[in-house]
Amino acid sequence: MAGEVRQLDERKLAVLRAIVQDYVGTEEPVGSKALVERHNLGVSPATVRNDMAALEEEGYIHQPHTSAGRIPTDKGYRLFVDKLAEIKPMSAPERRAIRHFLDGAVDLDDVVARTVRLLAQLTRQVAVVQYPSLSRSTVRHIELVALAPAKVMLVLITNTGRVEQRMVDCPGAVGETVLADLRARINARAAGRRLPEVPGLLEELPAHFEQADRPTVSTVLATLFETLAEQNEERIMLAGTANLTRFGHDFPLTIQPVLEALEEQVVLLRLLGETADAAMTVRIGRENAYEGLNSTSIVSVGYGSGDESVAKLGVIGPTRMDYPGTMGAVRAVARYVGQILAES
Amino acid sequence: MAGEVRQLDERKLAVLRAIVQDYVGTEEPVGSKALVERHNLGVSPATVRNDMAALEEEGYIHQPHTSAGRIPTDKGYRLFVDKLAEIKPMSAPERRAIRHFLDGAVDLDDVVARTVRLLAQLTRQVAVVQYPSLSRSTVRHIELVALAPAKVMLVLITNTGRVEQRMVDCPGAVGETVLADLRARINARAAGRRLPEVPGLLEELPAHFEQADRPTVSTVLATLFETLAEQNEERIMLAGTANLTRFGHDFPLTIQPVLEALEEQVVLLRLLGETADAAMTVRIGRENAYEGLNSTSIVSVGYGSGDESVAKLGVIGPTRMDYPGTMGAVRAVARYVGQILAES
DNA sequence: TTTGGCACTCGCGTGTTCAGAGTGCCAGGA
DNA sequence: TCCTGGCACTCTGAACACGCGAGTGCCAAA
Repeated sequence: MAGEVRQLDERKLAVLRAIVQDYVGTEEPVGSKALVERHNLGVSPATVRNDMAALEEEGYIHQPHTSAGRIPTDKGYRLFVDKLAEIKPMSAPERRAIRHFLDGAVDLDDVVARTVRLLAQLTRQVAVVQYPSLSRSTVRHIELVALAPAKVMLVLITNTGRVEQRMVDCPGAVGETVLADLRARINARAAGRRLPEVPGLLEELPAHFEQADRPTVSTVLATLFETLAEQNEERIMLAGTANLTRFGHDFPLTIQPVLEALEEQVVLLRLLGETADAAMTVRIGRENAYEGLNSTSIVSVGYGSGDESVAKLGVIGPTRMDYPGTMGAVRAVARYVGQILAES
Repeated sequence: MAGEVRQLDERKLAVLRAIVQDYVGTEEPVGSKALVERHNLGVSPATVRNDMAALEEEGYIHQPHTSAGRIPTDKGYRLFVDKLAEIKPMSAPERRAIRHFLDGAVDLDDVVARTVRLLAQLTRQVAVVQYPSLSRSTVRHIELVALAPAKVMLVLITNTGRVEQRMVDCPGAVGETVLADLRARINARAAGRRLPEVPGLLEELPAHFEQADRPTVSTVLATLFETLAEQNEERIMLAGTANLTRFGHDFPLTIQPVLEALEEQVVLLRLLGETADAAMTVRIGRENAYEGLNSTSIVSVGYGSGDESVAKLGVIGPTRMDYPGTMGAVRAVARYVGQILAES
């Protein structure tokens, strides 16, 4: 009557929290007696049992079989993450260690590689880091190099340090002066702009050239636009697969589909893509679209060189994971990577 | 007396061959009776038992426990690979499929990615492909781009399609004419040469420039030499980790160290490094230096764009693997990759 | 040298038992 | 109305016994 229907009272929530914490720690179904012993709930096991029955009724926990303890369901973890847990901040020494480890990086590849390893180590789970995406980056410089009379190399450098190169086969020989002119015009217009904006800014470029050179100019521009648009080519780096061995008891069954999913960059990219940009996203068990990852949870967040995110990173582990700790680590690492990128 | 001591007669070898084949197929210790049933050895089980006893005496096979069948030892597999097995050539349709699959590649990354996936699929094991190493490649082109008054980007393109770029912070502003001159001189001397030769060819370059420009020239050259020498930065691509789940029964114990090893690029690079250049190398179980891979075998071979190898590729699987088939696949894939690289 | 026969060993699957953990329910008490 | 102690019940997992069958080693005969 008063308040919401199906409202769980304080103590029941405390019981759920305790169950999650214990189960994550021990990996074993937790019973009423053990619960009151470890957490001082101030009530007797019998009372806890009643609460547990209610929680089970609501679908937050369940028993693997009669006369076993309870384990949280996906829905239980969800409630835990949303209402019962606080992100656990990293300790000062941990933060220093992160900082120090990432500071040693020399180029973008190295930043990503270090980040992913660090994250895997901190969380003792599988870490995933997406390379800064092209579409959010801005152009630092575009270079054209004549390699052969009718062959031009196109190099695109972004503010995130990413470098893309493409070969362009031109319809005819390309004069050095034309190339220099084209290079200058492109950079004058494109430098500092977001990648997706660039095609619009360069559209009218061919008109500035002699009739004879226009085919070449158009070909080069076409390749450039292609490169700019090529979001598919987004790369991902993985680490910590060995941590999968700590997954569970029913081993090969659980781990195989996970390993398969991890090999499919497409799957991983889609997973990360579902992350909200700024806020941390937690997808628990079956909330996850991909079937093979039904018994895993994914904690992910965007990171960026400035205020806004240019890519995502995250951690994949068993649903039974230490959410507060994992979320803390993910958040901290994302922040520091952002700083590093902004500095470089 | 006649012939070598410890010489095994023909039939014993046939028995060993049969044991290896059966065990690889069934994953179960193979007994004398099953053996004569499946292979028509033309002798009775009792005879086979005698031979088995002899083989065990010599250390080629062993029993997990009394009253179980025999399984080959590392030494047994070694003999099998060296004397008893022939590399199984790929069938014509398989060869066509390989060809077709690799032909679709658009750049070096793509070639390597396709190769590694293909190899994993063909052998149903973990595949490893090393990127063409810099030291064996030749220079196709070296480009210098002024990004800022005192900031130059250096791009190195090799004949294997690999592209390396570095930023160079120069001691002072760099004139465009100086840069063009330097670019021309570098390419005139270095194009087509092996990477390790290049430093020798460019040593006297600073002498051709004005006194004022020499620090800049030297700085650029220093970075170039560094890039040329940076063999450490050799990269590797992996695929097929999910195939590890078919490893064995004592699962987590075996798989964990393997996953750990696979995460260490250094370990993998060293493993591949031990491969003889041209010939196919097979390292079986404990022959392997790295402890975590003691229960795995590695089949590897060099591949190259011309006659000589520029990098290695291979397959990692349980010692109990189909050696003839695996070796056939590895050889075929290496050949076709070589062709693709030569064409591009 | 091969072969059939035979006794022996040992792992594995099955069945049974038993203790312990955990539950649900009920009746009494605050 | 809610909490609590008590009690009967359920079920798992470990321990143990047992028998089957696969496989072996050895020996004597061909």
